[in-house]
Amino acid sequence: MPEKNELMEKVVSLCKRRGFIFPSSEIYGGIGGFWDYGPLGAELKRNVREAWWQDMVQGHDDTTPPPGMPSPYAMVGIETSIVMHPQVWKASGHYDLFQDLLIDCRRCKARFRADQLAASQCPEKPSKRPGEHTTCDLTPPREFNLMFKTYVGALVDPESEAYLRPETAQGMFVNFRNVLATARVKLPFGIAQIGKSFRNEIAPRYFTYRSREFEQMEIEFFCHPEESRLWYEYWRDRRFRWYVSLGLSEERLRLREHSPEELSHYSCGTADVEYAFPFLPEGEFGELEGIAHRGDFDLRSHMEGKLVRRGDELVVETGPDGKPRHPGSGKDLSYFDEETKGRLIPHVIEPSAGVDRSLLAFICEAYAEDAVPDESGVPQPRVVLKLHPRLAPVKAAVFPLIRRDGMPETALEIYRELKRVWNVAYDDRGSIGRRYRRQDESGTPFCITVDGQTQEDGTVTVRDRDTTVQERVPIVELMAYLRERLAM
RNA sequence: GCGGGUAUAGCUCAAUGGUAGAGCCCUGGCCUUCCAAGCCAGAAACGCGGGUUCGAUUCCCGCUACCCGCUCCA
Repeated sequence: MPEKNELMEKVVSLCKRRGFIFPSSEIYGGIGGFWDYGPLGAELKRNVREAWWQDMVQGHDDTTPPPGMPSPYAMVGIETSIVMHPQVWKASGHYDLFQDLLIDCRRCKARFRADQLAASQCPEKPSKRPGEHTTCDLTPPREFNLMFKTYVGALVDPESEAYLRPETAQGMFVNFRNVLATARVKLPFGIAQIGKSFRNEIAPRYFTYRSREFEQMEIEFFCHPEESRLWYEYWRDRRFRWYVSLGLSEERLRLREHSPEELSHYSCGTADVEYAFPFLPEGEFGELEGIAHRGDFDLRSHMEGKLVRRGDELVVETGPDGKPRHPGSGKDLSYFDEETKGRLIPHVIEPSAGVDRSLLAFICEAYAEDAVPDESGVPQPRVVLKLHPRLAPVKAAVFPLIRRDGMPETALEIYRELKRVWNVAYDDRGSIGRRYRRQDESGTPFCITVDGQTQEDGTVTVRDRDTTVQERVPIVELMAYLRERLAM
């Protein structure tokens, strides 16, 4: 296998060459932090999303919990708008955190909030404030706005300002009552969503890893406060195993609990699922998903208004007039518990995963270089994407060994039959060896070849991507053969 | 956002102050009975904008993108 740095270059090159990922707007020079998915990338990405939706939502059995699940629960999916009422982001706390005026020191590289400059220290001379030490070289206050701003309606004025969502999560919180009222769910239950989010990252970096437009797969799981710790641990462990089940090796994966200092002001427990991406220094990991215990922070925020921590409590932040600085909806988002006949504000466990980051990890993990013996038995190098069959963009390719003697006709019949169920490819160009290699680079798990024997006994060869081993399979059994091995 | 580097074909690279070559890939044809075969033909590039110059892909400046450090990451 190639060395780490080299590996990433090869992965990026393969992504471009085979049509997985392109720079956005490339013919105009590209635009930083945005990427396009090509024909194979779009299929791969759909498969990542669908694997998640299948495993977390559609395939969830709310009547019989498997071992390890604290209790049965319901799971429903929603899809909410990217542009939401601006008050959502004020109550959630995003607005204030994103609107900072910041001052940088060109010398010591420190960064200060403009409104807190008087309370800050110069890192090189802690007895003085930034700018007071002789070597300080401060920039003017500059506005950092990490949320994309837009205008609703054609009229451009401050009244019509809105934002592209920086996370999908708020869509679930603001629809908590709607789901409760319509989906016949009771605690505990989860709301799931997959969708695009946008953050004006200061430094997009590492290929698609830190993009300004990205896609999230998020669950907001609502439960009784006294059960929330149990559910937090359940989701943390389950989400880790999900990545393993789709092929990420446990050696490159890590489940990391945040230290108390690292926790957000509202969180009483957060763990990240992290992957040792090849572009990171040895020993460092990058986040794929965060599983956060958010307590009742979100529902309370949307009831009462933006919350801040005071001691051990979260209280509504007030303005100079004593009223909430950023009021909530004022709607009652509490839950009526039929058993205790009392109302409570559910706690929330939030497994929040990145589609693009997972996809990148799956590709990095799958990239392999090995050797396959040629017709003389001499090992020849090959590049192969050993993607999990559920993720592979193309599930199988069908070839006629040669372009005559009825082989193309038979191969096309098989191709059309399989095409009704899976994304399959047909290829009759070039030597058979080259066609196998092409599919290897695309990550296609199986290649089906019609040869001279097919006419005699109705069998074809099926070649396994990872082992290159072939076996003869009757055409009539192909569908069942693939169904079993594609695990779908 | 700061500092450094890079930018030539889809990919990997080369050459050049007088408008660019190769390998792989790709397309068409011939040939081909299982792991990158061969032959013929073909398509395809100097990131963008200025400046210097008779002439710039080449030298200079700016921009953009990517890479490497730092910073940031609700």
